[in-house]
Amino acid sequence: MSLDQIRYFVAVAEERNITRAAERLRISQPPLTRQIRALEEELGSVLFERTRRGVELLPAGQVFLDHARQILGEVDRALTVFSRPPPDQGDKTS
Amino acid sequence: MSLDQIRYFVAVAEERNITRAAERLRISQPPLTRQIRALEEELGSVLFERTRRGVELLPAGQVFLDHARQILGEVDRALTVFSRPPPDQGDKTS
DNA sequence: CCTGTCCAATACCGGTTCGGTATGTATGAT
DNA sequence: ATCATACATACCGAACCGGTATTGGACAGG
Repeated sequence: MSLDQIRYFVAVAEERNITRAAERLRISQPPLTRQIRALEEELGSVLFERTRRGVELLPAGQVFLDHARQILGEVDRALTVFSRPPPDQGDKTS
Repeated sequence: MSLDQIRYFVAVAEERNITRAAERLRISQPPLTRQIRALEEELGSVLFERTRRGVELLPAGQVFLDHARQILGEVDRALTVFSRPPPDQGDKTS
C-alpha cells in the first residue's frame, strides 16, 4: 500500500468514476484501474462495486475511506510543518 | 515521500545508525542511505547529523519523527481493520 | 606514521513497478 | 444496429528501488 494508492482511492471514492478521477489526478484511466485493484487485493476486500455509470463505494470502501483521509491528513500535517503546500487536489473548476 | 521512506526514517532515528537500521529493515546500507537523503531533500531539511559513530537526530528530525509515528500509526490502524497484522518491526530480542 | 576498523557515501547494474497508448468488453440510449 | 460511456486487458518504455562493490573519512592500536 502506497500513499499514492491511498490518494487514488480517495479520488475515485469522491468522483465515483475511475475515468473522471484519473483526469483529476492527471494520470490515465488504466493505471488508476490497476492501482485500485491492487489496493483491493492487498486489503483482501473489494472496495467498489463496478456499475455502468462508474463505481459505487461498498461498505468496506467507506470504512477504508475514513482511514485513508486520516492518513492523508497526517501526511499533510507533516508536510505543512516543513512548509510544503499540499498539492492542488481541489479542481472543481471544470 | 513514501510510506517506506517514513518507516526507514523511524528505524534510523531509533538505531541512530544507518547500517544497523538497514539490518533491522533487512535491506542493505546503500539504499537506506539514499532513501534518507531523498527524504531530506524532499523536505528541504537535514534530519540527521552524520557522525563517526552513526547519525544523530537533529531538531528537524525530531519534529518529523513525531509526525512519522502518527502517520504509521494511522496506517497500522487502517490495516488492522482489514485484519492485516502489523509487520514485526519490534525486534528487541538481540 | 601506518594499518585496521567502522561508518556513511558513491558508482554501477538488474529487476520491478508504474504510467502511457491502444484495444477489448459490456451496458445503456436513441 | 449504432454510438456513447466506463472499466478491463495487453503491451511497452521509463523511472524507481535494492543489491554488490568500492570509495572516502574518521578514529584507535601498534
